[in-house]
Amino acid sequence: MDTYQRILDSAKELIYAKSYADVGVAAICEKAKVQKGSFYHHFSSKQELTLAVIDAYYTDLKAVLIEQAFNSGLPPLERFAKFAELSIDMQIRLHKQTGHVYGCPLGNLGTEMSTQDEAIRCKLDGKFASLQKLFRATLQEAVDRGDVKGINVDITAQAMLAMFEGCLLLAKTHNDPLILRQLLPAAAQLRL
Amino acid sequence: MDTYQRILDSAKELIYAKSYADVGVAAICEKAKVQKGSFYHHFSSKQELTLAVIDAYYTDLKAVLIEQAFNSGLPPLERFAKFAELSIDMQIRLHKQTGHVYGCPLGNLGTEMSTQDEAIRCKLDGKFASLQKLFRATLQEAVDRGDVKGINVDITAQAMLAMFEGCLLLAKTHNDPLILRQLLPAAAQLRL
DNA sequence: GATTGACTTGACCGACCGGTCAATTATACT
DNA sequence: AGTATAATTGACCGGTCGGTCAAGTCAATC
Repeated sequence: MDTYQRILDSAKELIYAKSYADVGVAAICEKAKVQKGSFYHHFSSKQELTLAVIDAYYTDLKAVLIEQAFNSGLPPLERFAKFAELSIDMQIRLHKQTGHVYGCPLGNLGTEMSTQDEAIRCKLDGKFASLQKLFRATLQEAVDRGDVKGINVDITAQAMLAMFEGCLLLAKTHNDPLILRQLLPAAAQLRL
Repeated sequence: MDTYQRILDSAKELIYAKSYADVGVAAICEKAKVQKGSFYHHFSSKQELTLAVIDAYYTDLKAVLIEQAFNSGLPPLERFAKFAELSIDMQIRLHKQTGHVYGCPLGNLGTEMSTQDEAIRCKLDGKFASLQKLFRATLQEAVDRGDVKGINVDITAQAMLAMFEGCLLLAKTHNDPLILRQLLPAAAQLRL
């Protein structure tokens, strides 16, 4: 694996486990087995690296969760339940490995950085918009099939996203992924 | 106002506006017009100050939002809508003043610190538990009055809290408090 | 009026922060 | 083989981090 990728992967892990501010460039370099000067050959700043990390988070999200839930061939409404299950399993697995609930990598960064760095906030906002669009299209598919009626797909999609994020926040602060077993399926069944 | 209170108030403002990691002890001292040595006479560490800040956040929450919504004399279910309205107004006011959506002071710290500082996580978890307890008691009152039936007051209370937090997170990352106008009332109407 | 203890001052500490840079090595093209 | 360029090294920069400390001020008590 090349240097660029090692830096990116190290930053993804460290920032997800801690936070933007708590992870220094030196720590990223150490984990990536790269010297600082080499880091700044591949990234012009910590901010630029973080923008790439956010893209990578979303790419992973698509590859792991979205692919298995939303391209699964399941009926549209069941895809949300599948998405919830996969999210729960992942948080439980991380908790077993690390002793902590990490929550959502996008939500974590959004909370920490939105008032501090406009470029990072915009990038995160775009990812949330993409997720919301996916949710909306899935809900619309359910409406078109006649699986559900009388819902506002836009608002429902946004509310589901909000509740997913809020559940992860509560689980993180409670350091207990098991509360997601009740909460995330409820989020998946939101209809507005 | 005495020194202790000036330090506490300055820390409350700065940490809410930025984050734990982005606010140094020196910045708090400067805002409070206090020397560093004096700071460490009143607080043994930045962590201890933060624990006091969390208590102060919850005290403010009770004085401002909870008092006006949950001790308002309104019917129980309408108190949630009132709580939502007050939260929206506060975020809109802050946005006008600062250009940013600050979100929830407890949720912000929970996201940033839960994997990093166990004492802070526990204190925050206790505050969320108190809020959840208040929500649950209010829902139970509604059930007892016959305003609603067939709901699980425990899960509904937790889900409402999660959705409130998630909505604030989305509004913050979107830097737009107006999306709360649709989302928070929906959170207030959650029934599980 | 002397003593005491809470409070304040401001300089200071080592560690770490994000970022720079000249020098060196490795790679690829002519 | 020669050369240009990409990549890497590791020392270095000023600044800030949380925290310490000796010295001094102040008000209350005896």
